[in-house]
Formats: sequence, C-alpha cells, structure tokens
Amino acid sequence: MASKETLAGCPVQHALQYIGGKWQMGILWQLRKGALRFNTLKDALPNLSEKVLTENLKFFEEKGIVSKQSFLSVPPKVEYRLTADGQDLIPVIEKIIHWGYAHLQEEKVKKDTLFTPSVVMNELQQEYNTVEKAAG
Amino acid sequence: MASKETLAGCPVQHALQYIGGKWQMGILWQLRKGALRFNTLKDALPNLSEKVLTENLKFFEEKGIVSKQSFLSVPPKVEYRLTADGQDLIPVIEKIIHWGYAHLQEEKVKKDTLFTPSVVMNELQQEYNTVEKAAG
DNA sequence: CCGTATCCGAAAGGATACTG
DNA sequence: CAGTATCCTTTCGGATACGG
Repeated sequence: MASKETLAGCPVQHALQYIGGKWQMGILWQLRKGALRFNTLKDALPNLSEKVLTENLKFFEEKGIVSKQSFLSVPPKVEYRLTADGQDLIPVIEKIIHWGYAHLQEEKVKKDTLFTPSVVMNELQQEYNTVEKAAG
Repeated sequence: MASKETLAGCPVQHALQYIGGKWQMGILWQLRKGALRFNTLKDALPNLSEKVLTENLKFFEEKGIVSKQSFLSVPPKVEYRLTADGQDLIPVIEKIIHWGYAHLQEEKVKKDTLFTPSVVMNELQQEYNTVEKAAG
C-alpha cells in the first residue's frame, strides 16, 4: 500500500488506488452498512492478515474514504465506518460485482466446470444476490 | 499476468482480473469504439511497454474479452477488438472513471494543489468529458 | 483488543535487445 | 509491424512475533 500515488492525473489510476487492491473492495463492502470493529472486519474476511487489513484501513483513513473512532476503554474498541466519499464507492463496487457475477456464471457454463464458490468473501457474494434482486 | 486465477469463486476477484491491472482499463477503454492495431494501441498508451501490452492482450484474448485478427500481409497487420463480453465491461469502466474523476477534482480543491493531468491516458480523460456530458 | 515490527516470497511491471 | 526473450526492480501480500 506504499506508492499508489503515481499517475495522479488520471481518473482511472486514481480509482484503482481504492479498488485495485486484493482486499480493498471486500473491506469497503463489509463497511457499507455501518461501522465495524477491527476484529469483526478481520473475521469477515478470512485469509486477510492483520497487517494487510491495518495497512488498508490506514490508507483509506488517510484518503478520507474511511473514518476511525477509538473508544479509550479496556479492552480497547475501535470502529471504522465509511465517509461520504467512501459511500460513493459502493454503487461502483456493485456494478463490478454485477459484471463479475454474470461472467462467472458464463464461464461456469462455457467450461462446464463445477461452481465452487470460495469461502473467502462468501458473504459478499450472498449479499450480491440481494443487490441483484433489487436491481432486477 | 500470471496467476490472477485465485479465489475463483468470488465475483469481485473475478472482475479484478480484468480491471485490477495497471493498464487493463486503459487498453479496454481504447478499444471501446472498435478495432485497433498493436502499435496504435501502444502509441495511445505512452509508458506502456510492448511486453506488458502483449501480455495483457494475450490474457484478454484467452479470456474471451478481446478478439484478434491477423492480416497476413507485408508489413504485418493485426487488429484487436472487444468481444461482446468485453463490451459489457465498458459501462463498468465508465462508472469507475466517473467516480475517479469526481474525487480527483475534490482532492484538487481540498488540497488546493495545481491540477496537472498526467499525459498518460490523457485521451481517456478527454473522452470521459464526453461520457460525462452524455450522462448529464 | 488492536494493533506494530520485521522478514520473506511471489509476481507484476519495466528496460532493452532481438526476430519473423 | 508486431511481437519474443531476457533480465531486473519494485511492491504486494503473507507469516510471525511482539507491544500499548
């Protein structure tokens, strides 16, 4: 998550900073409904290491996509939520999910292979079904 | 462009294969209006090396996103065009460009820095203006 | 509970030279 | 013109251990 700052004048490169990473859309998608704690987020995205999650959250926070609220209690409690800018990304992600899902099914048919959804981001996929129904 | 095959069951990861790369959206965007030759594509995307362009085109071709037509002439001529599946990606890319552009301008205002659009993918940005007008 | 610090391997992307 | 082949650098993401 170091230098995604290149080619700053291009809207595509700019957007890729936020959605191009392996876990970025997954994280944002989890946060779409409201605040989540660090470990909740971690548990929702299996295979995602703490380090990478921290890096991503820090990056999002610096960029104003996500805001962080710390409760100085014992045990500590930290909540992350989307900012308004972050919320704007959700419809974009929905579009991407929509395409990805449609062409996933296509490949399934084309190659006649078994459809074995990865456990990872499985919830994302389930949530997508809702989106699809809503969109018609 | 080697192993983008992981997490095959997730629609997001699936879509990222095609739009997550540094130049992928740029290439697809260039092809949105019709067939282009290898060098035309190359010239349209400065800073993109031949190797990377070749890799991307080969990947897209294998995945059925782009089709390739070779004219056995001297000098050689090869044309690349989007397949129907590839065309489906254009609206998705438009959404992404739209978000990227909006938040690029936002940052510009927030940070009060000079807006110096990168030459890279400059045309993409210009074309975006058309898209924006059309979309309202 | 919520991270940080350190180290590591894989892989994406780039530079350059060469070929049918 | 349209690529290949080779080498090299960067950086992304993962494992593990430790700290406030």
